[in-house]
Amino acid sequence: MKNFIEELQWRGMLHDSMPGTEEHLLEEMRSAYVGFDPTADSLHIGNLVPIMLLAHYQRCGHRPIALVGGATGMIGDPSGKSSERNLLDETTLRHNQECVKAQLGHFLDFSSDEQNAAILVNNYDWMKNISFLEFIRDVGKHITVNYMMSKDSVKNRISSESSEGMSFTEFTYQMVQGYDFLHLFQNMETTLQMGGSDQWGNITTGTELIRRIGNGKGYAITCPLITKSDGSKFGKSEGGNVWLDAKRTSAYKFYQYWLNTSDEDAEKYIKIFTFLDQETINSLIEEHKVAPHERVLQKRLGEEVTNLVHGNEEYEKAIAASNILFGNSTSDDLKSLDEQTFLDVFDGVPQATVTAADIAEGLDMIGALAAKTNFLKSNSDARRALNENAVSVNKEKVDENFVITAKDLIADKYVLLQRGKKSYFLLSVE
RNA sequence: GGGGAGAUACUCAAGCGGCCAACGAGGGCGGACUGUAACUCCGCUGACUACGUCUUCGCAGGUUCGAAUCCUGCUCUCCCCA
Repeated sequence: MKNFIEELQWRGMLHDSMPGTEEHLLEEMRSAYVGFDPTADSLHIGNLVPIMLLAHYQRCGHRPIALVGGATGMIGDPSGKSSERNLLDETTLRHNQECVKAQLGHFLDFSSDEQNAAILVNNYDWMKNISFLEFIRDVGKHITVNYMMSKDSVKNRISSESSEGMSFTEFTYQMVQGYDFLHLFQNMETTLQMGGSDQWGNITTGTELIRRIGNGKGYAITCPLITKSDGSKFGKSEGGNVWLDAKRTSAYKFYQYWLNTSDEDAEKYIKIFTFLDQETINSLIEEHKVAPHERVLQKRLGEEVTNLVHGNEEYEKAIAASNILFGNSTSDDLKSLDEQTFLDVFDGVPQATVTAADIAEGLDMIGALAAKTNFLKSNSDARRALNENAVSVNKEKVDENFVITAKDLIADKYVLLQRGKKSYFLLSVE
């Protein structure tokens, strides 16, 4: 049995644990669970930390259980929230659960014959049949309101004067989540719950229930909330959340997110989000310090995580796309791409169409940037960009007098426009 | 209820009869540099049929050759006294 706690410690993934947890885990194979909120039909990289907790857990020889919060998702966790949550209906939740399940399969081994194969459960399955009366009689009786009120998640909501208060529903959340732990303890020998450090309060309600009702002992491990060194929120890019689903965040953008992490964060993240061992990571860090501009850390981090989430084929494509967009690729390189690759690379770039006649006549730059396409918000904006020497056609800088004609078409129907280095626009001809 | 201050572009904030599409700062965007970074430097940042024209300074009227600037009314915000 590999020492899970030690593993978490050097990776910087241990925030807090209940006394005795380490010994408990070293004795024999144990089952632990982490809950996931099915609030969307995809997980995002913020969920990656608890996922990695489970994945490392399984690699240490223990049995990970992923709990999809169908029931708890209907209530809404008040932790860290300043206002009442919106509730989702059952159909949406069911759909989301299916999607989340598929994504977790990339990280956890659900199908092996080993004793520690991962298991997926949905708390809706056991919560749905419990009546309100049963619950308050059999479970509620054992926990005092005083105890519940002492939790930070509750205190913060009822004490802050600006808030609208807290509904009974949300107040009950910790009981429902705590009951999950009790249920898993009694039915699946689950003795450990893990989660982000904001979940500590909810988890201890669970261990309390296990002590009082289950006559047993439950353990808890929390991991730190992931931060970014510049203070912005982890897992957000300009486009919003960075999702694990390629339909929401393309593999290319996903890779780019990791590649763009700061040096300081990359050191932290590579420990958390990859399975690389300590020795490998240390030598990578050393290598990075010698030549920071090579960004070996960021590249390796991006490689590992993208491979894990999207697979090797998608990773290779992301690299290819990155080279075209940021490497020294020329107009000729662009024109040599076949249509499918070209579209893959520029997936998600704003597009507009112009007619073949426009091209035949020769399309002026104002028309291409604004008048006919609305890529930029006004003709003035387009003129400004041209004056700033910011506009490129097929990666070559052009001025206001440039006219797009048939010779500029890629794959006979596309023209790649750029304003500055980072904003691309794709013009296609019909 | 009484008294006072104010509302200006994405934000903060000057301007107080013509020289105002409106100082300055922040932000945003672009250029040089660079590691697809940080720092630094430079430029741009109302629109258009663009060396000119048009619409903007809480809203609606008015005075004037001419108003963001003066007058009247309205709406909203803040402060002080009761």
